[in-house]
Amino acid sequence: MSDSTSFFGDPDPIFANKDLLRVQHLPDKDRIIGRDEELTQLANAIKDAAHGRTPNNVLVYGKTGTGKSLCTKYITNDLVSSAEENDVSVGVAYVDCFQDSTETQTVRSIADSLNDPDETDVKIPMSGLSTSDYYRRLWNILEDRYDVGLVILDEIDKLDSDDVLMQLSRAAESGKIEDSTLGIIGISNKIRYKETLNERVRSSLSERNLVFAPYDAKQLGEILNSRIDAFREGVVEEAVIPKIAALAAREHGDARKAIDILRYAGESAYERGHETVRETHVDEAHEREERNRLSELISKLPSHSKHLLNALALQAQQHDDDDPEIPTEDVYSLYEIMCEQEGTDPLKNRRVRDLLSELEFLSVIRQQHKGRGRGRGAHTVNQLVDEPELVIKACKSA
DNA sequence: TCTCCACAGGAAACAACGGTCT
DNA sequence: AGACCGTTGTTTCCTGTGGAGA
Repeated sequence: MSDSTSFFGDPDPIFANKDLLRVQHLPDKDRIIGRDEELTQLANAIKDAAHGRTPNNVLVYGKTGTGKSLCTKYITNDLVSSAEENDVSVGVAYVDCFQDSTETQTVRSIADSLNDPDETDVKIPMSGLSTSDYYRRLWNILEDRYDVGLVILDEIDKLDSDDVLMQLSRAAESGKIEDSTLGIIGISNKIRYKETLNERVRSSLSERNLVFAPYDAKQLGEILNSRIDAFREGVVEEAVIPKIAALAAREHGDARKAIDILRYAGESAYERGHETVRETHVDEAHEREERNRLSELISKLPSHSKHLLNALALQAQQHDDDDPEIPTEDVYSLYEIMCEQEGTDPLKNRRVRDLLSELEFLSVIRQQHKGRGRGRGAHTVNQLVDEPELVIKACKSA
């Protein structure tokens, strides 16, 4: 599986084990860097679970790439094994709430990851059940298999209602489960997330709060160094890692992005046939990391959103101004023409307004509301965030 | 300072879909 | 087989409002 040999079977001159630079890669404990205190706090908060008692519910905050999910996964793994020594069975369910954002999807996902059909004789179908059915099955599974259930809700702020949180936090007191107990670890990158919750849920969910600060340059450097085994020995020049670390610390403190840049730098060196990864490759890699984000984002957009974006970009390009403001009605009429040419039915105005505000949410465009005076109504103008040429190119290639 | 209306955007309803349950 | 479920994408309906011009 590793990319250590090239297409032609020759050994890769740059990478020894590229997997170490994949985001999904879960490092060993000695590779988790600069998070000792957070790990300890987290462990303290949930340690009761190891003895079969109800753990504290925890809210973990911190920007992206600060190691929240990583540490949570690590510590819960650890908990499961130390609980085993006490003859306590702990089940951990990890849910990415960005993917499973509705109440039903979340319960389903939790039930599914705690379940073992052979053991419980319960099936968790992908769909078709009512929400309450999924809950019923989840409670059964919990009672059947575990003393303690730990639910990790990653990107908890993406949840579209508090209902799951309500149900989960009240499961024991409302008698839904009797022999088992349940703990929740919520992970969010919005520091104000707690304020959006209703009072009941808030108090029970945030018994403990933890904040992960962005990594500083020193820690980023250590993190990158710990992945140096991804490269062949001596391939990465000395200045490279400090440079990436400084860059990433200045901009965001995001370890994930820093690792991406390191990988891109390696790829740059490889493509140019250089034998070592140099500082110049870092600059290229940095640019590449940014450009990739845009085209990746656009390629994942539904086709009508792409058409709209394309229409907006074309109009921005024709405009004399540098950063022109295009009214929604203009975008819409060009979009209609483009759909006609393609032979697809255009969406109605109302829907288009929704799609445009989604694009704004994704920071691909900027919107501004303006009034037009007596008898002329109010309207919205749209601006591109990136260069029109870049956007058009990305729309075409996608 | 006040007026006025086209558009923004919330709410609800609908349709299609892919699934389960009895 | 037919009732039922949740999700997604869309349309229809409707109210609230920004701000240029009177």
